[in-house]
Amino acid sequence: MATMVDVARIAGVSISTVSHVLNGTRNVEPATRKKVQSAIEQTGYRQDTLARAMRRSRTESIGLVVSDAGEPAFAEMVHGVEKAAADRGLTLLLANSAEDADREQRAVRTLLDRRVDGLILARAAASPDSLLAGLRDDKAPIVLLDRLYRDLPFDQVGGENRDSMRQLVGHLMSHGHRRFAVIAGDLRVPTLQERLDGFFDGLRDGEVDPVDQLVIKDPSPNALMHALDDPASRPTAVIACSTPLAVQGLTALEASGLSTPADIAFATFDGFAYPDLFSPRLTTVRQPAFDMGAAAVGLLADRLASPDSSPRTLRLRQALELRESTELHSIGDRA
Amino acid sequence: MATMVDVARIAGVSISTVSHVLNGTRNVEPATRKKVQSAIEQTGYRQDTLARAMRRSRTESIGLVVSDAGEPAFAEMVHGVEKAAADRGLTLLLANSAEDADREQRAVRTLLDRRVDGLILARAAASPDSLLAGLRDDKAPIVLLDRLYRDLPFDQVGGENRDSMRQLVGHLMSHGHRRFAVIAGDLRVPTLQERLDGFFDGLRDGEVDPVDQLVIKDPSPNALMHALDDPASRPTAVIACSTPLAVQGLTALEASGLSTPADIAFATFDGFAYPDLFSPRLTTVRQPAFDMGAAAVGLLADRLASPDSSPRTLRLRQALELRESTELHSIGDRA
DNA sequence: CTGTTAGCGCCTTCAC
DNA sequence: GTGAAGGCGCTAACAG
Repeated sequence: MATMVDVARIAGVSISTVSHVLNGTRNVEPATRKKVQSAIEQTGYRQDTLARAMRRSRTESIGLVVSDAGEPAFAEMVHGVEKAAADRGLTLLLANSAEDADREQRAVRTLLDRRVDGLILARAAASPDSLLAGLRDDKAPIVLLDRLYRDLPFDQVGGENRDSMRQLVGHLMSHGHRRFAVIAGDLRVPTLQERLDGFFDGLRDGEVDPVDQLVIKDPSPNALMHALDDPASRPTAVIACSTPLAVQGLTALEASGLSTPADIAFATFDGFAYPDLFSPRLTTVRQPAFDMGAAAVGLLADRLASPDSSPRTLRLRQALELRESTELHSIGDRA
Repeated sequence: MATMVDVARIAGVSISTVSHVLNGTRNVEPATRKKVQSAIEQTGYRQDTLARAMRRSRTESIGLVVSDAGEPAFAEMVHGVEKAAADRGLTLLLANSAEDADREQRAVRTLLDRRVDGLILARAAASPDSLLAGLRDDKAPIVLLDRLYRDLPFDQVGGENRDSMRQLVGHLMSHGHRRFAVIAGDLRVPTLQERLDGFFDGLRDGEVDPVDQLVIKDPSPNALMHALDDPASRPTAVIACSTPLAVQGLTALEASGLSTPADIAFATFDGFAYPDLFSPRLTTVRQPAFDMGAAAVGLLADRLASPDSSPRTLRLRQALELRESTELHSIGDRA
């Protein structure tokens, strides 16, 4: 592989001149520039990013850690991050944490060791506080994505989870629902806690008694299945607070022999790919995931540019996509 | 950040000793080792991967380029690659090509510039031959994943596409189907060409006339919709050769007001996440995607270890998952 | 406008 | 069993 020395020799200039034409970092006579450029062509020279990064202690790359880039919401975020990073000439290093604290820790370590200029992090559910504490020392700035933690001195990008759930509950109540099952999931995930908070907001709006409601945190479908047993006390609507939780919920419905929307209404957050091709077509609160990813890169780039500005938190609106799984108008009849 | 010099000074040894305890690359007195280790603890020293990589010209990392890590089959491959790479202590750098030749080219360039030790590549449909030609010069070995090209001097991992399609067609014929529509897609993608070849193999097995069959390469749903117009000449079974093509096919069915399996049978390759939760439940030829990813890492690691062994091609069996979309037994009646 | 030079942090021969 | 020293390829003073 040709190096700058080769190029310099062939062009008959010093290596510092080569470096400067390469980086446009100082004026150089058009004539010499030409010579250098043709020497570069001739040798097929390519800059050694490693040596360059080492010297400048900057890699022009950022890291992204998500729990699973294959899940629809995260996949979209990844796309958004990719796009925004590419637009800024940043290389993206991507790692999955598989929702596991250890793997997350390792991924962050690895990326930091590879000297990414900054890190975007959608924390795992069990992510220990120590993770972020350890990060604060590092000079690489962090942006928290999707899973936001109050009172943390980091830039953050998330969705308006609480408000979206409130709207969703309002919608369901307008269809006569008064008795819900919420598959809330692991409440250590702030996103999920926010959604649950929004649920109670919604109940309050409609002056519905929270005591009658079923909130499921258990990761197995059993709790829900049990609740579905008795047709008399059964909830009329199920709300799943994430894609994996929707899987859990649908599995329970299936096992209970219930169908949507005939027997019970169903709504979910985040949802599935191709929501109109398969049935039941699920009413879904969809994250502006692409934009969230892009925004995270924006915040990161801004912070790289001005490290001492105060941290910002962005909340993006989510879309309530109404589909047939909540569109049955017969609740009144059944009650 | 502490460097080896700091550690050496504190431990009262030379930096070469520090290097050797770090890498276990030569014997060192237990006593001195202890001193070095405690100096490391004390300073919080972390190895500088960049400097190390530059010196050794090895990064212990590999690159993976896929068209879209969000698509189910690729998502699984990514998981397989991640797992196998982690098991070998390799860092994974992931990039999406978005099925675009330019982005693919750039992704490959970027990863190579970052000095990955090797590259796993699921080529985009429009990937130019020049891409691989350019790569051959580079010393970083390449493994081709999923989309295999005959007669190329690279290690490759794919599925038994041709044979799987043949089995699928056999299954459908055993249910009475004689008239198919195959959504074949872009035949520059070898995977898709192989599947189409398998289709004709299957016809031959059943002595069915290929002339009566509809092969659709057009990426819009129109061609299929048109073919579905006339109930008399309509195919009785649709086969989609990939997930995006299944989307295209299902969209066409939807638009034509036909349903599966009542009006027409439907089968697909690769398929969707959670095939049992939504209807229609699609008969699917599923890639052993995770294993394919893991196998690719295996081949890459082997080649890294012995660069001059001759290239190997691995073909993994795929699973034919029968579901209700092909399980109607009434073809005879309708004919 | 251009060249010389001193490292960035590490690994690795070569000497002891 | 341990140290000294050169250099990987590059950038950024510092000179001219």
